[in-house]
Amino acid sequence: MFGNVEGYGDMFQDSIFQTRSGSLSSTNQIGNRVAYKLVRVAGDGTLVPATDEEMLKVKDLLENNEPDMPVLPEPIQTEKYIPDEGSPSQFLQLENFEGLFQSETAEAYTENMNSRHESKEELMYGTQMLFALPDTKFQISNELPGNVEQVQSEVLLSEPIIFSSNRCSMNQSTDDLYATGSRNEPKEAALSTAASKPEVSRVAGEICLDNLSIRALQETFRATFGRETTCKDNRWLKRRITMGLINSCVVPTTTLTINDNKLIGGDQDAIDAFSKDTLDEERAIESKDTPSSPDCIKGHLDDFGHTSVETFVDYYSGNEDFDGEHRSAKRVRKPTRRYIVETSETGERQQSDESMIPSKDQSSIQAVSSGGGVVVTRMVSLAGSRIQVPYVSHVRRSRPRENIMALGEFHSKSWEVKATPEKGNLNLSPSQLNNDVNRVPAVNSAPRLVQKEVSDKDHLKPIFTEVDQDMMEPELLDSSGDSSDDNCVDVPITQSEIRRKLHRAWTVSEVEKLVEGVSKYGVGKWSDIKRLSFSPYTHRTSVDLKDKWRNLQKASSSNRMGGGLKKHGSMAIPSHIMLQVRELAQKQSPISPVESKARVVKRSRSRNGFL
DNA sequence: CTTAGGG
DNA sequence: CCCTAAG
Repeated sequence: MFGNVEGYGDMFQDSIFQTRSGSLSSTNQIGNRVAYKLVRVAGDGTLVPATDEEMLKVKDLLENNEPDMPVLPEPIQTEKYIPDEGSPSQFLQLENFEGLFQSETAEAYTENMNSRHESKEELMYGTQMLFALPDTKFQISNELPGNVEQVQSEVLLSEPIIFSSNRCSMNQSTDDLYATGSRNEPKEAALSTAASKPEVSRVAGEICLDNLSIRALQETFRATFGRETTCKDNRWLKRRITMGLINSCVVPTTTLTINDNKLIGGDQDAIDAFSKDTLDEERAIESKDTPSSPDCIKGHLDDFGHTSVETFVDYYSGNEDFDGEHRSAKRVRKPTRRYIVETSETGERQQSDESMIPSKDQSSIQAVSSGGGVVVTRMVSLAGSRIQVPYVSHVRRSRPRENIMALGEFHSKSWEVKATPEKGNLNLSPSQLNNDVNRVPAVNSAPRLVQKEVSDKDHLKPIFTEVDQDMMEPELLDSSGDSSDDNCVDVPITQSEIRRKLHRAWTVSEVEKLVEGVSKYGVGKWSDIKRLSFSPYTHRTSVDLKDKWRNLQKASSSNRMGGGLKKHGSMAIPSHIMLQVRELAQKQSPISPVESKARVVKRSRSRNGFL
């Protein structure tokens, strides 16, 4: 392990940061483990490094002390980066910090990852929180005996955590840390994007990157980050992948720190320098054409032509000393599909967990309490991490559909549950996802349903033709208050709605019609019933009829014996209908009577020699 | 495509 | 409602 570390350390022996780190280490107030980076969230969700002016504004804001600043200052939206939940692997790392922390922060990190947010939530206001993790496995507990005490006494909640050590491995690491703070040398800086939730898959399974070929590594990279890489540097790839998997990387160290919502240790120069760093770094990413590991670094523009944070991470982390080989990198969880269950009018939703494959602009909506108010944010995946950005809808929504309630409910109740942007969803274009409350028919995200609807009701056409056929039947109007919905695709379609047909409660008259149809055409003649009795009801398929009939039967039978086991949500079905149902059901499927009768007949026949 | 039945 | 297997 150390062999590796030292090997990486050698990489930096010649770097200009060596000197820098030397000078820095004299201060002992360096090597901050937590740094903050201010960025602005562009309209499309990309992160733009703050300009000098913005930095100034934020600084002012912070100095004016707005602890509960619920809404972010206008031109400057900030992004907060929250360290990932304590996944085992990460936890391991964090354990190494124990003893260095003696603050809420430390506790939050090492004991209860979940409390982290609250503990230092204020720190995140107006700043982008960057979380630094050691890029190597520091053996602090064993190797940093002397400094711990001192450090502890100095470290306060939000103050930088100090690392100082004479140990070789430690020095290298801190060197790297310092180096990341130096400007004009993007290769040494790293951003940490971390998620607010643990990525489940990390718990189980490990990837042994050692044995992977370059190609395999590239493939893994693609699987991890959702895009290709041309990098041939297997070391870079390994580290990058591992980092992506555990959401850890090192952070540029700057003199900008925040304590109790105030900037400390950061005079204007520092702030300016910081922002300058940021800009320089980004510029470097965009334009620098250096050799070494550059080809995998440069030019990772997102689909909007912006350099995304992911790019930052890619770039910087590529040069971080990162003992990926020994870190148990956990597998990326295979994309899972979200399965929405909507129940009757409430539009209640549930969802399974989501894909961890971080396609670039996966996003989902989430309500987040920020100080006083609740701010709607959406999740954006970056480099295997999840961050929240204020949600701004760029699309003008047309008339809300009934499912809008579901969305509201979602906001209010799914704090933890994240909306899941589709299965793997690598095939979704960012634009689609960005307008996550989109009206896009989502052609490739829900093949089955779309296909079905198209064939069923020719849904795509009615976009242009107004509601037509559906209108004749009066019942239809009241049965589906928004029947036009059915034909009007030009209505906001949330991800969930794409997958699942809108639930439409059966009306009494519908049921009556169904019963009538069954009695007329017989049970099982669903297509006939559909065609002859339900022609106006474009939204009831023969399968629906069948299902409903099944339910009716169930209800009628259980009604008889079980007593009043009626569903609360659904309207009570008139008993005379139930009676009809029962009769019809008995008539068409006289299981016990007919069967027994048939047997009797058989027997008698055989007895009579007919067989 | 239609049915039937499980999910 | 969704999904599939069978005719």
